[in-house]
Amino acid sequence: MARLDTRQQILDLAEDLIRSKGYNSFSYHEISHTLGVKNAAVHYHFPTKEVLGLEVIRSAIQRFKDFKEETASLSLEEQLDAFIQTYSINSENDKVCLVGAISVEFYGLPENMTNVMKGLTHLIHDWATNLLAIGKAEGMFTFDMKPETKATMIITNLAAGVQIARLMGNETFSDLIKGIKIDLGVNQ
Amino acid sequence: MARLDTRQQILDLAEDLIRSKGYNSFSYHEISHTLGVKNAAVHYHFPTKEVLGLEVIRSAIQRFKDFKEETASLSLEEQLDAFIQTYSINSENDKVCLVGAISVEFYGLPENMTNVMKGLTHLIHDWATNLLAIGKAEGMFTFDMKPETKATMIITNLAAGVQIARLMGNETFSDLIKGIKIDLGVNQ
DNA sequence: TTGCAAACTTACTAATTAGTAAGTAAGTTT
DNA sequence: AAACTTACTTACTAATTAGTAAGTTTGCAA
Repeated sequence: MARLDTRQQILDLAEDLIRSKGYNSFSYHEISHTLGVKNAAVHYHFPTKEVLGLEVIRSAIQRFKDFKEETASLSLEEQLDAFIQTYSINSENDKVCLVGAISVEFYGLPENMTNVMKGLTHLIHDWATNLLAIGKAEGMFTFDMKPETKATMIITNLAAGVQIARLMGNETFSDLIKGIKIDLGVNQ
Repeated sequence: MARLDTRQQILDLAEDLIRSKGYNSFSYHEISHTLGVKNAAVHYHFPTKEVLGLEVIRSAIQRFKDFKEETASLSLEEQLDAFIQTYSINSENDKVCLVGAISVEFYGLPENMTNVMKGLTHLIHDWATNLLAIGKAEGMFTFDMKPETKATMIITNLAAGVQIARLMGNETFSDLIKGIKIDLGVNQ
């Protein structure tokens, strides 16, 4: 029974490791040793490290699509809060987001991985842009720029926010969230 | 004559590699091969990879101190522009900043490196906080939060801005700069 | 000119890396 | 019951990794 979800455990651990130390900082041995299986078992499920890396990104894409669907019926402010909260959880768990992890190692990664990652990044950015555009039109958010620019600003705040929290502490991140909301005019 | 600056060439290349692919994505062989020296020559100047990594960070600290001194006599807006420009150059050269590079690989790096990096991060953050505090007091910048919060916001915009530019293109970064200035009230 | 130190090269080593080929045990299908 | 598939293990390999010990060359100082 532990057997059947070995694949999923490998996938989850790989994502954890990518977002803790980076793709080139962990080995198949670390995964197999941690999960109590043999090195070849990891290769059985994911023949190459590139395949494993790709699957991590693909599952993150699916997760974001699920997030979109699950939050679609919420108010814009609740949607934004749900999005921000995923980063707060990252910050508490000392994990950076995939966008940051992949982009920093960009030129040390298989091109396939960076290409698939571009898809996820645009998916997130498009979603945020749309949210902000509607929110601005409805007078819910206030900002004096294109919604895509504001989307970039918020995403970069969050992505590097969890990174800098590793160097300056978690209060830096929670403080940052307040700043984002102030600039959007959604503070109360 | 090439001999005498081998140490500096190694240091410069190491920083380039850290900021292109990450610390754990390059080897002493890559450095020695690129510079046309032998592997042991790199070890002669930097006995261990940790020492090399530390020296890269220490030289970045010195560079930032120099930047502070050199720009101290400029106006606040010019100082801010000079700071932003270093990131624009990074973006054009497809290089992330050290803060981003080190923080993403955080748990895969020697503790010595991350500790020294905390120093650089606070140095930059303190400088930006001070700049924004004075600028706000003088009515040059407009924002409705603590200057340290605004400093975090701008630094995270820039740090992740160069990262996301790798995935979404350089226009994303130049667009972001406009957004930062709009929110500071320094657009014209 | 001898001595010495800086800046290397030559020639290694031990550990770690991703990856593979061949076997096996447990279930599932026919 | 036989054949087949899934999910592994055992036992490797070739390449790469950081790191070292023992030379060698070059310029400079005493």
